[in-house]
Amino acid sequence: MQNISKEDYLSIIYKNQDPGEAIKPNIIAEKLSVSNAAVTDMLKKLAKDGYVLYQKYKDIKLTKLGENYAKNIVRRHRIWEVFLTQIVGMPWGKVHDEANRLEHSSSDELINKLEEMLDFPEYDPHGDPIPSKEGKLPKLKKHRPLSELKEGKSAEVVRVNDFDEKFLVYISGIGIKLNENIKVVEKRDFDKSMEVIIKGKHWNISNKLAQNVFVEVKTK
Amino acid sequence: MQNISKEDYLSIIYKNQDPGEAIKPNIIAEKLSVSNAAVTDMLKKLAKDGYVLYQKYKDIKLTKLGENYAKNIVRRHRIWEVFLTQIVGMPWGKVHDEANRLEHSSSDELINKLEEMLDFPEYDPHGDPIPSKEGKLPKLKKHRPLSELKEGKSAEVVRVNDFDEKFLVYISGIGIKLNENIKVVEKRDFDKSMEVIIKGKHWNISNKLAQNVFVEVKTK
DNA sequence: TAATAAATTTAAGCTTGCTTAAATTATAAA
DNA sequence: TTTATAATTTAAGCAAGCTTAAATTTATTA
Repeated sequence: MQNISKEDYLSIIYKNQDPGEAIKPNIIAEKLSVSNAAVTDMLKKLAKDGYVLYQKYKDIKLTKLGENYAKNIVRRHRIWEVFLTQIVGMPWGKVHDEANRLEHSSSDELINKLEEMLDFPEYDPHGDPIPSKEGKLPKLKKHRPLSELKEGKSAEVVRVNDFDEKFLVYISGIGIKLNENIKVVEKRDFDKSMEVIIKGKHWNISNKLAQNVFVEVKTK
Repeated sequence: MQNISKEDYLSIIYKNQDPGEAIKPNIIAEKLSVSNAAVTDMLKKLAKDGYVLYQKYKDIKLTKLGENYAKNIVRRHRIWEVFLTQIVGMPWGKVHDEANRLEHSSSDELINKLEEMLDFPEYDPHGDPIPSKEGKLPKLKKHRPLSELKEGKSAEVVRVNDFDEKFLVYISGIGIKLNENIKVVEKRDFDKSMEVIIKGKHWNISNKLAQNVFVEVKTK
């Protein structure tokens, strides 16, 4: 294929395909910062090349070919993220953009070597699963948004959305990271914000923030 | 800038600027596998952007801006090559292509971290000098093509051209690598081929090959 | 259900980096 | 120094991936 743009489209479609409902051109346009017209254009090309099933005004679906391709890009991205975090020591907020570029420029051979060097990680630094060489995904951890955690309960961070660099920098600033424990002290109805305790410190966090941090209640 | 093609042009111009004579559009076209017309086109754009000095039919020269930019791309390329060889353990013949892609996709920050991790290498795996963050080059080793070495003399490999993957695979197959000793046993006038000894084994090598391996006579 | 709003597609056009073919200029050979 | 050859540039055109504006379809809401 050899094409950064097409890879970006496939990867976005893959990452946003909810089991329930299909992704809208709308969303793709927004995530890629292009016009809706550009998305229509590209979808036709991807359909012609056999990567997506597309009929106008209908749901968009990846073909098996498209899904495999997309999964491999996601794999590359996430392995680079682990590498950049663990080996290079790059700050959390910066790995996403760097990986976004590197994912298009590395051979499978290099990715496989990096994976080995990292001892076959199953999740990236944000808790997202890394597809194996064969396209297998590690089993999903049960998780739900922190925003749904009840007052008085505590849970462990298992995944965070990496949709925005500033968000990542901010949450790591208040101590949110994978496997960290968070306790909800108080929830406020009027704006759905909440007070939480992280490493003994109290913080006020917005509902928007809490919706992008996913936790698992540990029962021991 | 954010542009793979432009970076390729600048890098080629930089690497081929002989102190004596200036690089010809001709050569650029050949190295990049594009038409001469494409080169003319791009030179105009690079001139407009302030990276090269260009007047038609005249010599091409990099401006200070262009040279700095080019040097940084070369730096990225060579640091990736060291990384791929030393850390990833990728075979000699493959690192060039991989680095050719990665050089356009990595931030200066990442390159600096890799450089540190590699303990500030001065030369890449082919013996080419790596510009420092500040654009300084390590001092050049005195070297000349193996093809000029006289019968009966021996010398150490200090650099090889990395113009072709198959060439690299071949020479590493017969044991040619940096710091390896080579002795010329016999030179043949009619085709300028020569017989050499590398690690005790005899090999016949062509003049073309010998022109692309550079050696330094060690006097001890 | 009809009216309005939102999403999607079409159409026309732009820039980039290329191509081939023809014209021009430089270089080498006789 | 003329002539032939090689290098370079110009011209016209193409595909990719965008854009904006207008047209069409779908979704929402009164």
